[in-house]
Amino acid sequence: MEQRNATRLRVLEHIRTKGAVSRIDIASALQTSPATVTAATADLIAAGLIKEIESEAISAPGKRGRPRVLLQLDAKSYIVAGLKVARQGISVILVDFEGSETASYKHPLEKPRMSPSEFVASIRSALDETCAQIGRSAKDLAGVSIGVAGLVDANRNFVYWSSSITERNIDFSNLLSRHVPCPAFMDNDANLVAKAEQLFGLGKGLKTFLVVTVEHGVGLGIVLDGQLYRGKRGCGAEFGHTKVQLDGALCQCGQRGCLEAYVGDYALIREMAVTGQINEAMTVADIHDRAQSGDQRAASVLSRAGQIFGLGVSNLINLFDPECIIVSGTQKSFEHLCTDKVLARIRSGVVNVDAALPEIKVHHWGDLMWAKGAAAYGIEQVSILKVRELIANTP
Amino acid sequence: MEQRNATRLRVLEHIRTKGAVSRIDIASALQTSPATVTAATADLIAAGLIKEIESEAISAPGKRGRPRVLLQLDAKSYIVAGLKVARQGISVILVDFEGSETASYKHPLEKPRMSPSEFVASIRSALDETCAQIGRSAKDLAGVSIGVAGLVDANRNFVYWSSSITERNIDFSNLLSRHVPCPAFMDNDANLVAKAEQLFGLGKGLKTFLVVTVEHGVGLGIVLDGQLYRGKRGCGAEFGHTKVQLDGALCQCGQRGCLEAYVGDYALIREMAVTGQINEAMTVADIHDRAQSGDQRAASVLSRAGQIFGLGVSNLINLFDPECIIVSGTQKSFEHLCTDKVLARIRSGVVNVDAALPEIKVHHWGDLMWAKGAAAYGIEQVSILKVRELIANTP
DNA sequence: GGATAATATTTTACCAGATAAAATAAATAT
DNA sequence: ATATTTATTTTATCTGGTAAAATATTATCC
Repeated sequence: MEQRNATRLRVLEHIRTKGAVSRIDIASALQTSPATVTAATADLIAAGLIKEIESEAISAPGKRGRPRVLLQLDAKSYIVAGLKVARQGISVILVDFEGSETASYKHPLEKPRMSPSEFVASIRSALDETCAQIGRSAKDLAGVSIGVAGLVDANRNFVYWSSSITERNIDFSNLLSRHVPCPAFMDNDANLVAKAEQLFGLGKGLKTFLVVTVEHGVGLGIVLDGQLYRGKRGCGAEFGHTKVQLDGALCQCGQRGCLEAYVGDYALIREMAVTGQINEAMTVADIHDRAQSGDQRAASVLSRAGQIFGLGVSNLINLFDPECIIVSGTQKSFEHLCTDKVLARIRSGVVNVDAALPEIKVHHWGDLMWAKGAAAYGIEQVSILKVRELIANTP
Repeated sequence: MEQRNATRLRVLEHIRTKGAVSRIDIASALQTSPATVTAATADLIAAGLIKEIESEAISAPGKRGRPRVLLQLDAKSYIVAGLKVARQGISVILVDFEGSETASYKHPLEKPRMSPSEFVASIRSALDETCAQIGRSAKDLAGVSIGVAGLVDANRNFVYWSSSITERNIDFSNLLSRHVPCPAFMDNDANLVAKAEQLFGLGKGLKTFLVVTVEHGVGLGIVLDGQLYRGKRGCGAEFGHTKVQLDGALCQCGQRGCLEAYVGDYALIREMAVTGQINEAMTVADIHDRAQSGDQRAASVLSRAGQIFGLGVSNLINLFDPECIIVSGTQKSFEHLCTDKVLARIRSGVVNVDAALPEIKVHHWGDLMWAKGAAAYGIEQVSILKVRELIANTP
């Protein structure tokens, strides 16, 4: 049964990445027989996960034979919520099964750090508020996925530590099942963005790639052979806290020399503060503006961040040798990390092989990147759930 | 058939890690049925890979029931050669199927860098020489495995670059099959040591661990979920060339700031040279001696290497979150990398989680570490080959 | 010392899941 | 209308694993 499950999911996954594809093409792409695909797609249709495209006669002009029937995700079948908890508030997005947004909402938070029960209560009310927008209730959701900054063991909804939560080592399974009326999943926010790149973004169809997220901190999601790699204790991929300098700059985490302490938003603002030219709420966008209008010090702050970032990325390539590295961020605020000089730094740090460097792709998401990431993970988890149910009910 | 293959190999692998184990125990350990184990072990016995232990009645005293029959590797069934090509010469070891040494030999090399055909010819004569010691010929070997320093794509015996070879990007498949009269495999030397740790060493039974090799350079083998991770192009795990300092010390590879340029043998000797107190052929052991007899400068050279090494290891833990890190070397010449201060540095660089730090194990091998590593890989590849043959011949 | 119980392994009958081959469906070309 | 081509479904098998029954081998109990 586990085997069958996996086959169904593989077919579903392939339909998702291809968008619309015929049974024959699935069979040849997955190196399996048409009979198996017929069986699998029949099940997936029964579960409401996919559907046949109505518009008949897609037969290529001048091509004989029975035309292929295209299959695609059944977008309207399920609604999934993605949440990202940040200090300013909770971003929520509702998406259909294809990942298209149907509603979004920003829930304010009184305090950036909450107890576990406050945390779950906030999630619940953010969820209710958003569902109300489309005249639905949280009960109607097929799943909810929650992204938090910090160290999370996603397999057991266990949070070692998060900047949003006052207590350490909390198992959220019970709290969530009590207070959220649908299946709920948690993970580290960078992992979720990696999931989004894999399902909908620049990682579509790739097997082995890394997603680096840049914003306040620097995060990493590792996808190896199509799977998110999480490490033994569920707390790997802490790229932002790899050390780039012995006893270097002080980081938020309390340690010294972390990459994040040179590249994260707060690090840049801290540097600008040293120059004395800082006002209350300076942002990285402001630093960009200054640099562009000729401020040498601002330019130098950005440039050094880029060099350190490039060093870090070259280390990732040296260790993982991935197909591709995707740099993802919400705004245009990380342009300084994608310059030719940064690329040169990366190149000069990667061990020299006569094979092309892994492609480095840049993805500028909008504000909802993190929430969309959570939604992507939610869609994947719901798929797994539905397939499991389906087979459990097949006698 | 592929599935059956995998089952056979899983059983064989379990027998190897346990040493001697009964069918029942295999079944429960691998979560499979006794019937399957009976079938698998029958096949493995037919292939000469395992055998039943003769000594009957191992029944525990006072325990009723039919006693278990223990199974173990059939040590005498196959001979495998492991080779390590270094600048001083080629180390060869012949092992039985359990990995026990039956002969070893050090083949001198006139020149440290050879053309591909010279390279293969040297391997052949080193092999012949060693086999002669036990009155055998290279034809009698079940497989030969060759380790080289450099960038190797093991899946296709392709060497991007190696310090032992004058040309780049050589596909050795044809050369090897023409000049070596038995199946031959190549890989990066650090990967091979990781294989040895997995099959015979401190990684026995572990799923996810890293092996750091220290000697002239610094190497890394990555084992994830029981498999060697090699990256997309087959050239990942270049730990020695991850950068620990922006525009830092010059490395053999021509780049700056590589970890190896602070930790490798040549880096220490270079540092000592700066102090002016160097003779022709100083070794790391000499530096240790001096440090122990109170030479502050020698102590400081070793201490800095340790700190940089610790920084690198903490980065590995932050990225991979493995079960365990094994530091492997040939001599006692890396004691300075295993001190309490180094451990403290590692600890101070790993992101703080309330879960135990991955265990850090130190493995002092003898001189033949690299060759034994190659042999381990050879044994694994021969196992795969034999199982494949077996099933191909089962009608 | 034979009956009984306990435990390991093998055998047998069967099940699950994938597939080859045949059948069917749906189009174009003649 | 008929033949041809291609896609999908159905059916009969094949593969690999497993539950249950059978068998093997021991200890323990009268």
